[in-house]
Amino acid sequence: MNRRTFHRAPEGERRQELIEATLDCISEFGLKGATVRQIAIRAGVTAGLVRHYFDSKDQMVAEAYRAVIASLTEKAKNVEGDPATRLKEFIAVNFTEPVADSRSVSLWAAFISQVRVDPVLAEIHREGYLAFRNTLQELLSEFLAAKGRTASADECRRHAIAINGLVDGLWVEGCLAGDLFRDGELVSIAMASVEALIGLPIEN
Amino acid sequence: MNRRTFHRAPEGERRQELIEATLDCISEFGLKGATVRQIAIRAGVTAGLVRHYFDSKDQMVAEAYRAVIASLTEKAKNVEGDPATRLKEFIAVNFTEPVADSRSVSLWAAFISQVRVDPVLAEIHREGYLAFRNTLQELLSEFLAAKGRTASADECRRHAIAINGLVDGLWVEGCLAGDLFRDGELVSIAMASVEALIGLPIEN
DNA sequence: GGAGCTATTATACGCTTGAATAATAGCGAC
DNA sequence: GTCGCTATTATTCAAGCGTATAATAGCTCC
Repeated sequence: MNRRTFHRAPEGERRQELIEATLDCISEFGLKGATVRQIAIRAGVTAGLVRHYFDSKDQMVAEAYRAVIASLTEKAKNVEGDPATRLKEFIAVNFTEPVADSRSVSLWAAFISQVRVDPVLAEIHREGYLAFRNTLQELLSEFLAAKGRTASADECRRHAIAINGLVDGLWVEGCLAGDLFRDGELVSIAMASVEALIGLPIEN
Repeated sequence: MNRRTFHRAPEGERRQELIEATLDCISEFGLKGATVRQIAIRAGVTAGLVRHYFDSKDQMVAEAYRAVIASLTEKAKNVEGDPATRLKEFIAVNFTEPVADSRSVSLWAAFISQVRVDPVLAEIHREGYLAFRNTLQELLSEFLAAKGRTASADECRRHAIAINGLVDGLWVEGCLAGDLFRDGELVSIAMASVEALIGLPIEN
């Protein structure tokens, strides 16, 4: 009866590994296939450990969702430069890895489908969506101001909603069936569309 | 030991009921919660019957997905009138029940999340997406022609991709968090955005 | 280098799952 | 009516689920 050897992971690290393993399993096998045992295997530990770090599997999954939302929005937020560059980058980032990736959209969809079922996930979604849209709205407002075009808050809001929808939709379709599009086609369409939507070229 | 009474359903009807029950369960409890037993309860039969109509639960779920795709696209196809009216209706229909409904998007997302996992679902998705986009592209082409504007096939394709993304994205966000938008706001944004994208007003 | 703490393993439990099988009852044909 | 077909029910099964508990071994500290 040889007990397998292991090492005690440093503070917080194992938690992170478990969350990452959870996401791997969800993207590969779906929410159904992301069982405690499968997740443990992926993380290289035994199943019992999950309950040492999380109150329940559901709680772990919820935290994993937070991680997804964070990864989808953080890249977009940390863009620097003048307003035009930032707006351009904000859009482009959604069509570049790691955001533009079938794993990302698969995770996103898996959680979205649970939003109606699970109030905890619904709240996480809501926060994430609003954060994303508000960032975009602010970016847009600054861009228009820099271009010397006055735009009411409501106008910015409507533009932000439209662009957000456009980017989300193209992102989903691109990730799900990337082979239906030519290289760089989506980002090119997205950029041209945004220019059409706001009626201005996005140049530096 | 009283055996419960039942009636033998006419040709194909029971099948349809089972598929509908499957969709109900997926939208209410998620793919995980859509168990054979739960589906049977919803359909008012016992669990064993499922395997009388389908080779496996997975096969039933795949057929249910076909039904979802069909319901999402059929409303959009059967629009009549002049090109402008048809284009307008095609877009509007996505923001009107039953398409614009949290159940619809919940189902859509549940299946999307499995597209990476299950090749059968992937193929169904692909077909559905292409059918939708091609319909839109054709509609667009006719509309532009009626307006006397020449547009290359490639131009139409790019417009169709953009509009499809826009509509999809707005549809998802609207269904998931409808309370974030005012009444009729989304369809109004969608319509204005499409006009901006193609650079023409959509009027009869 | 031994003691103490706790992260980790190992095992077991009760429940649900999808599926297989056998018994039964609805219903059309005659 | 009742016979025969099969749609439907009822029951059972093995596998896998999330969770609970107890034993163990890796580290830190002295």
